Amino acid sequence: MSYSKETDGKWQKKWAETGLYKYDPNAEGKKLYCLEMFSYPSGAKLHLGHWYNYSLTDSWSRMKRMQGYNVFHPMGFDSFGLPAENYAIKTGIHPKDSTLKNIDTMEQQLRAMGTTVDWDYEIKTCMPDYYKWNQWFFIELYKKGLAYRKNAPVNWCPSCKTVLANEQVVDGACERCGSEVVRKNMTQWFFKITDYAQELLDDLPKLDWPEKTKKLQTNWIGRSEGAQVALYVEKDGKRLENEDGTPVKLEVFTTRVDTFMGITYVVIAPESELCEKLTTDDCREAVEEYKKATAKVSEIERMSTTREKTGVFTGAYAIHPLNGRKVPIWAADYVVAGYGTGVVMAVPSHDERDFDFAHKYGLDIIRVIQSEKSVDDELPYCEKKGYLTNSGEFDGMEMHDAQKAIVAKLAEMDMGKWKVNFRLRDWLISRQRYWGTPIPMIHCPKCGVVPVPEDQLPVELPYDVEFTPDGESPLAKCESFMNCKCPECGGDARRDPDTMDTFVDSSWYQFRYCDNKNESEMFSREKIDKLCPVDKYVGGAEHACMHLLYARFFTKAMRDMGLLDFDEPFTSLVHQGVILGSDGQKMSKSKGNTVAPDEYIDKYGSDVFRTYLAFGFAYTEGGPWSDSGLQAIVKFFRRIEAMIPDAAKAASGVPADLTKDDKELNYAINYTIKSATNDIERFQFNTPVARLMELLNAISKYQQTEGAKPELYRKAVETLLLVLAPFAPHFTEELWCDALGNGYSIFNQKWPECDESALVKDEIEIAVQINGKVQFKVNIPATADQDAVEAIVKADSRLEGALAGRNIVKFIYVKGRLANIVAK
RNA sequence: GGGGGCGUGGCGGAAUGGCAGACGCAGCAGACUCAAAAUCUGCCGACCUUAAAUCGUGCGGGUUCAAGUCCCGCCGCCCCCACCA
Repeated sequence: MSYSKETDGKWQKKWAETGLYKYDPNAEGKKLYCLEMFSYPSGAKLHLGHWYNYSLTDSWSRMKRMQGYNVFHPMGFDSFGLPAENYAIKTGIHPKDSTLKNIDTMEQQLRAMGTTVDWDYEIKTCMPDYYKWNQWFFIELYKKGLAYRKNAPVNWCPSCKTVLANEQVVDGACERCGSEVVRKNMTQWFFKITDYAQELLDDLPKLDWPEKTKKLQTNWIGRSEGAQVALYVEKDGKRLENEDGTPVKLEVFTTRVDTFMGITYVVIAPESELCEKLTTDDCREAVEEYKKATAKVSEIERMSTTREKTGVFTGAYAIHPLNGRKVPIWAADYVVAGYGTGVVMAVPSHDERDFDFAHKYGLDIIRVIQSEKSVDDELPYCEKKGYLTNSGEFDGMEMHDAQKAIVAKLAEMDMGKWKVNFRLRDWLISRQRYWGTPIPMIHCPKCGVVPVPEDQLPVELPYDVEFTPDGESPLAKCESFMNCKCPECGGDARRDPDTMDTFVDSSWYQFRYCDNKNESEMFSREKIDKLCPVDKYVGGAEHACMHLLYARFFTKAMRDMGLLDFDEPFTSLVHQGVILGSDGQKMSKSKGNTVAPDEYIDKYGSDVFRTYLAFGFAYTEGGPWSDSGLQAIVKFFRRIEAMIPDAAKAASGVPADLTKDDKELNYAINYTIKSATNDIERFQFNTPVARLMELLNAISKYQQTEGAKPELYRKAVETLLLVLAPFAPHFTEELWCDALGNGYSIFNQKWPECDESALVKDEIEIAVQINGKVQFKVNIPATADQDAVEAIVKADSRLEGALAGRNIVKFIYVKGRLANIVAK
């Protein structure tokens, strides 16, 4: 019988019946928690990317199982989210119905893949038994002051009267109706991730994560050291004061406090509340006009330095605390409200953006830094070195000394201090959507914002809701949901109409797997202590800054609440690459370049497909899809099958006396074991398959030699099967158990170990180079030291010709590799 | 705009700073066959009739006995940027 998809079904059934992959917490072996990022059931089926991620991580965990680890390998579905809701709006099929149906299909497909997933630990985030704990944890964060409300902008379509996701905004217009999208402020919930900014940064070095991912997070957190300094404000000719009579301070953050004496204007983000307060009546109309215009521009565009800067004078002035200079306050959209204080001090002489802006609007430019004393550089001069000028008492100081002096002086006046600022912003979690976890908060006219009491959780998401967009959050229109009693005063109150960002679900699911049926706790401390943190986490690199940062934040917050006792959720992380369409473009239905795995599984079986995915790509790189290599795997399998009848004739073993041919095969066996084990360990899957093909070639060659020993032949074939097993579990199980008559199951066998003595060769060939260029090759004893090799090389008749009259200056021998002669 | 990555034969891709192109696909030639398919064997970076030599990892510099690999500067392509998950 040759391998086909029937083989898959046969063994999947047996594995299930015998519970081969059931996780037993008390089993022998070191615990190993292997996790892939769970999938979002938006499409009806698993796509190629899922296969690439799940089948190969499964191969990795199969090797670890065979190596004796007690592997925990669960799977679930990230099943709340926007696409199901959009699909519902389009088709009228309820998100719950479509989602649960998709999950069923995807479970079937995952089973057909033949993974080691233990389905007893499955989770689905859209079910109340899961999202109840989102709500519980939200309230815990609220109690700790880590969840709070504030105003924040949303994308708003004035025609659909609905909030839009970034992806629903195409070129500044609503994707449904084409109306121009504006930004609008709403009161929304935030999680205070910024409280953990420093720790999130500090713990990165100890993680076994790709360096690029750590770099991305480092830049995303964006720590910068500088100073927060203040200016006074003059409006309508008077010093602006607070209600208590103290002067209003305009706070700005700067990393270049040495240029403080060069301020010629101040810029404020137009949408900030302070801008409203500063604007004079004369200028109000112009500022309002400007605010309307900037509301249409996205934040990414605003940050662009090539885009021509625009702005408008607010009518107010800032008063410099050290020299008393009166400088205009402008509103301009190159300042972002969410970063720092939303106000920037402008020093056009030493900042390119300020320089351009000052030039355009005819604002003053005063030089305060010189690269060398008395050298007037061309402006803007933005190098971070030099000496102060035009800065009064600070003139002549080196800029870093000047920074200290200026901050010290401002601190004395209570107008400045050193400050560390982060680019990271708090996590906005409110979504004005239906298909998500309801926010467990009640708004009482008397008591204000009140959390839902724990015994009333979960706040269930109602099924019958009108979710066509018509100006309100879908839940806001559901009266039976919205109306409730205030837990404090018992009076009539309303629920929060928003749902949570689905990233909340995925920030702690890795812990829920360990205790997925717990009804009284989010998870038990005992189970978490035993299984967590996750030892190996595998998923796409696109999550580097969001999911992976949020999950780290949750873990740290949970630790501080005593829910668990470690600092990081994912000890080791791997990103799989992206498989592109055969045209080299990202796969998408609209481009028509998608690859449907199901068709290939029907035709070739799961194992051919899995092994091809391993062999055809560099795992962490991915690349364009091509069918052509699949046939190579079919051929590879066939050649293995052809070896079985002869292998079945003898018992497996390594004979005591080895001939040259025996030694060669034994070398191939052990070299395969050694390199494949190393490569699989580090998630490199293409080279192990290549090594197995080499082993196959070596076995073929050996079979044709005279005096080939049947027991060694069988040993070689069995090694081939064992090392191939993680990639082709059904195929190898069939050959191992049924064709060779070994005991069930191949996955209960020990992973083969390398016999290092088989890798020791008596004689090796090395290259001889002169000045780095290969001249000829010599055979040397493997144990030869540098002196011995030098003697052999110097005695070689070819050396003189290669030297061509040059003298040997130095002789370098790199053990087992080559010799290099430096000659002049 | 900011951030991250990548660039090696016709193609997918190998290569702890140490003989570039493992393994495979495609191609070419041969064996088997009435024939084809399948299978097996050999060849397969460029230049060159062949051999030898030379050149060769996007381009230009540098470090080193030795650079695809490390450093600097370009060019090209791809990904991410907080309401897609």
